[in-house]
Amino acid sequence: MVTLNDIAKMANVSKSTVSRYLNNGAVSQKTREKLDKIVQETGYQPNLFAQSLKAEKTNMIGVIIPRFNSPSTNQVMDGIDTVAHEEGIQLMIMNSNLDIERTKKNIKSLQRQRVEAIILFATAIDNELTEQLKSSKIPILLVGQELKNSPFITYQDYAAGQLIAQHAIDNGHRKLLFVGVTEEDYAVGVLRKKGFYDIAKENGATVRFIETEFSRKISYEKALEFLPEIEETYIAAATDHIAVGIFNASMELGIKIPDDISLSGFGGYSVTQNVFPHITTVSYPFKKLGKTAILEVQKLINNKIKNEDITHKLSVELTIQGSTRRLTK
Amino acid sequence: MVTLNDIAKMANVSKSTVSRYLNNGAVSQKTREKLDKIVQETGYQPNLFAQSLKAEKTNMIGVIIPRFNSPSTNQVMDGIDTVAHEEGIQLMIMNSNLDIERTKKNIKSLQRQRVEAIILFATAIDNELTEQLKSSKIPILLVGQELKNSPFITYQDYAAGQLIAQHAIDNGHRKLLFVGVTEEDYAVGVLRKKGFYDIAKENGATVRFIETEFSRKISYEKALEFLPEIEETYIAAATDHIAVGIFNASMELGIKIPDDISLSGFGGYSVTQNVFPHITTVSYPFKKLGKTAILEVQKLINNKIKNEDITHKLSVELTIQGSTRRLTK
DNA sequence: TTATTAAGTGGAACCGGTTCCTCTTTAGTA
DNA sequence: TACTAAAGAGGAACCGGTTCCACTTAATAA
Repeated sequence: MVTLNDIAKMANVSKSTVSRYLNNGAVSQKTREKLDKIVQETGYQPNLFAQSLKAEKTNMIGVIIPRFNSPSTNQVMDGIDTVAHEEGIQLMIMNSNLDIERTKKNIKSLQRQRVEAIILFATAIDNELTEQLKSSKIPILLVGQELKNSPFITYQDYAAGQLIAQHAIDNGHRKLLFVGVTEEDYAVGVLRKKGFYDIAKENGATVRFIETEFSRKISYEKALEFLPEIEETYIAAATDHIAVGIFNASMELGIKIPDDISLSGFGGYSVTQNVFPHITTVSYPFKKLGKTAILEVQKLINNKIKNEDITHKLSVELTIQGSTRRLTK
Repeated sequence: MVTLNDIAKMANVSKSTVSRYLNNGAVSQKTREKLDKIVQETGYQPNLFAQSLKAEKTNMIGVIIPRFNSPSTNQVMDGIDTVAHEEGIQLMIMNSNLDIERTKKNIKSLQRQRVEAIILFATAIDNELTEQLKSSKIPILLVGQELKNSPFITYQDYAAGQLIAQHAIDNGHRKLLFVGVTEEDYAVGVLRKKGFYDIAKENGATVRFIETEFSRKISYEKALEFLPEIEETYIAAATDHIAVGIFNASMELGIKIPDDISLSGFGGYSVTQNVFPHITTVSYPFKKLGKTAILEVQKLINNKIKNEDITHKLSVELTIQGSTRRLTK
């Protein structure tokens, strides 16, 4: 690989002249032309490591994603990337694969790479990870989950749960089934459920809970079990993928949606548009979250704002589609 | 940020001793204990840039993806990441956003970062990019497209087109519509179409072509236009997303699939499972492609294999589902 | 013509590590 | 006890850039 030193020797000038040529530009016409030619011919590219080492600045932001094939994450990434590209920031993307130990390793690895901040899509959070977040010298912004004393940006998951419950109530449903996930995931497993439950109870509805997993396939299999004996008239699935799994199972069992049962999800993934009827859901501002995250993280980097001041909860919106209907006694 | 030098001063030893402590280990028990404590307390992490600069090795592979929200790309990424994680390779992921100029910049940027190889998901390829690929000092492996004299890994797109056409023919269809994309995309726009066309012609079928875009929404709108006047009995969409767009439009127009028209896609995305009936498609081995790509690229890095020897075309498989049916006169 | 200033250039130090070489100290062997 | 070998530690060079400083040369003003 050709280096700045090589260029200098070829041109019979000093390193500093070449460096100046590449940057500021206090270089004579003659020297400039000579260097133009050599750089062109050799295809010289400055070593970013050497530059960053000296500059003590990398202009990189690390992003830890939970997995590659999550549609919501990818939309958030789209938002992050849009801003990063505009601002000339380099992203260092790592995959935790939903593994908390791998998440911890990723954080260390990003610190070694001297990224200026980390945007972390966390799912589960344990004590060790909390400790790692607190003691980090570089800002770590949590996304999609909230954590006390840490900067975070998430969605109004509690309100989302309320919205769906209110929708069910408004349509006359009083026997409700909530198909959720583990409480280890605070946003999805706890908040959505709690918002839903609170509104349901206020209105005197009964709520039954079933726990499943995020996977559409597993939810589908689970639904094949519980659907035949269902007594409720409304199913609130904790995510759109779970909703689609349940939808598929009901198609298979000959249960008509929304005639026999109303069904809704959370998220607003495009998949809710691909089934017929489309699935009622709560639309989440994924891309906006991504944009907000990277803008806020820049404030943290520049010390313009304190950690504790970043606690955004982005608002969500009910999207009523054909999978839910008014209960006609 | 605490450096090796800081540690050395705190411990009253030289840099080299600290370095040895961190690596080989020819260090006395006493010194070791002293350093253990200091490193622990300071949370010291070696600067990866400084290490790489000296080592002249980064252990990084660059990946240029076309966009973040492409399901097929994400599955390939999953494959790449799986192997990368096993082998302790760091991925540097960049997004070209389907922009050829941005692709070129990404390549330069990765070269400056001294990645050891690049895996490039290219869509369109122009002369300048071809030139950039040829003159690159580090290996660049093309994925999903083929290019003469460059290493590439792709799918058997021509065979995929043949498979679908044969399926249509076997089911008695003789009036076929192929809904494709621009020929700038060689794999999707040319090969699939050509494979389809060749088999159709061999069997005396008529083929009409319509060009659309990759987007489901645009395909949906286009389908709203052409579906009402359609005379063909079989529609082959060039991707599953396009197929879903057409499917949505036909639902809207009251056209029954497969009763009125048979419809198929290419890809094998999960979305084909979410509509009813499921959509017949050709399943592509996305994850396998990713794994193969990173394994092959390592061979290139180690000079174990020449550029020209990497020309894999992974085999594909017909997945017959409910959206296509035998034509009963 | 002489003094002043600006432009152009080279030398050296530095960023944070690794590694080779040399020197000292300690342990082991005869 | 004297000699040799191995272990432990420090110094310095190096990786590939950037930047400060000092010096030379040419251009401008007095």
